[in-house]
Amino acid sequence: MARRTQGTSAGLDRERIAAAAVALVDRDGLERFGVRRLADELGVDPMSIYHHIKGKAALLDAISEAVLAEVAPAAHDASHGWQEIASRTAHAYRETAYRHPQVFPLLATRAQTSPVALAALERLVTAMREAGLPDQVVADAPMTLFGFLNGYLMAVLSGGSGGGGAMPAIDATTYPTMAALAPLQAGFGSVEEFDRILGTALGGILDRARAAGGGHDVRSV
Amino acid sequence: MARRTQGTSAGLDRERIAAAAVALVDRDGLERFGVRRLADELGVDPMSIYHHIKGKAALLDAISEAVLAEVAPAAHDASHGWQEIASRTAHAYRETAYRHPQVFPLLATRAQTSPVALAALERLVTAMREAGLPDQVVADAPMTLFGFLNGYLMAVLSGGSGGGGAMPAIDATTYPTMAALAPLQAGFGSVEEFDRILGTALGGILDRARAAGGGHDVRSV
DNA sequence: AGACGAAATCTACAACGTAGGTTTCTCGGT
DNA sequence: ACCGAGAAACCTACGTTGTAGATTTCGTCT
Repeated sequence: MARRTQGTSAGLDRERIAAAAVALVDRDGLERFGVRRLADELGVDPMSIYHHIKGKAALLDAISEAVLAEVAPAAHDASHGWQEIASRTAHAYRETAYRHPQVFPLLATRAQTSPVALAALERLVTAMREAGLPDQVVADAPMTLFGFLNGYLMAVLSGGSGGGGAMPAIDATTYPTMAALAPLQAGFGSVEEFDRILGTALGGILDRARAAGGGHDVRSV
Repeated sequence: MARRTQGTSAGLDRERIAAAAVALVDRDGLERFGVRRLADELGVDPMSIYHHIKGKAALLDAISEAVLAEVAPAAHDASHGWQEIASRTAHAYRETAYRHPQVFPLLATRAQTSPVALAALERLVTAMREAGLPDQVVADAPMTLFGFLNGYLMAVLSGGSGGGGAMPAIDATTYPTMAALAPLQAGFGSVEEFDRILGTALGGILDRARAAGGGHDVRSV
């Protein structure tokens, strides 16, 4: 119905396609996503898309790139310490993930080499180095931080888009300790939980830096 | 050719199917995996599989369950401290992941509720609690640890099954710090790297326990 | 022998990704 | 005002996928 009469330039370009693809995945999920459905959404023939994007794999790349670009860059302001930068970046990442839960698996799965991602990492490691952290600790930091972020967010977001917790009622007699701890896991997916775990990760980095006997100003914010 | 003549009981059951599925994914990858190919492999009609497993989703569940069962249970011996248990479990998990790199995305994506997984967690949290760590720290530990494990292993294993590093040559002029640190990321995917990052995570947990002023014996192995 | 439930199979369909060829629009040079 | 070139959109077609539904065959018990 909305399909263009043949030949008229429908104003298709990579950006418009990516935006529509993100919207479609947000709505119907990754499983249901496909070239044909996307074409329908755009009111366009499936094959038209191939003139701008090479194939489905490239389409998925475009989606994750577009979503990643939404991550608010953590204050370019260099006056913040590395922990501040790391925390801001992590929270921005989390918020974007929550905004596009269905897309997130793509982010966690694909190696991110886009300029935005690299620029963010560069800012972080630079700040860490200036704070005097040992080089090896700084070199490991991106993997440590984003490994944790991706794994944690994946776990949290896999629990259905609805709202029900993902914990499937633990049997108290066979797993007594876990059952006893269950109440403390009430805020599953909450910012508070995120902050606690993020704090643990950053604390671990700081701790390792101290142990390795880094530069001058290892302690403090 | 290997196809059974119709009707003979081919001795199909959930276990045999899962084993063949794992082998198939190991060989051809997740993308190429499908019900029909699996049926071919088993010398069986595609529809036969549906008599033992409800659909493709359930098939993927069976795969990840089978692989997870391979994880060597960390010494049931209760004489070890929680850090020992955590470390052993993490290494066993890593080894299984490396044995089935193509399957791993399934493990990281799906919420694990199988008895083996829960039993392992129960052992860990029990040991942590006995060591006197604060309840909230213990409650967060599984997410912290497995979040990190899944995220890190996902990143490492996504770099093609071959052996080439995943780092795509960083431009030294636009990202000077990262370029300077590149040599220190040489052993990408190595046990040493894994140990460093695992140590950071465990250190973070210990640190947080100390800060929260836990029970009696917070310090030490 | 005959009946019954479980297991394996056959048939069929809608949806998918995309290669190859054809039509139509846009636009600069004359 | 015309034309030719190149890009953008489209149509057709093929092989493959997941799986619903009906059908056949087997092993087992009476």
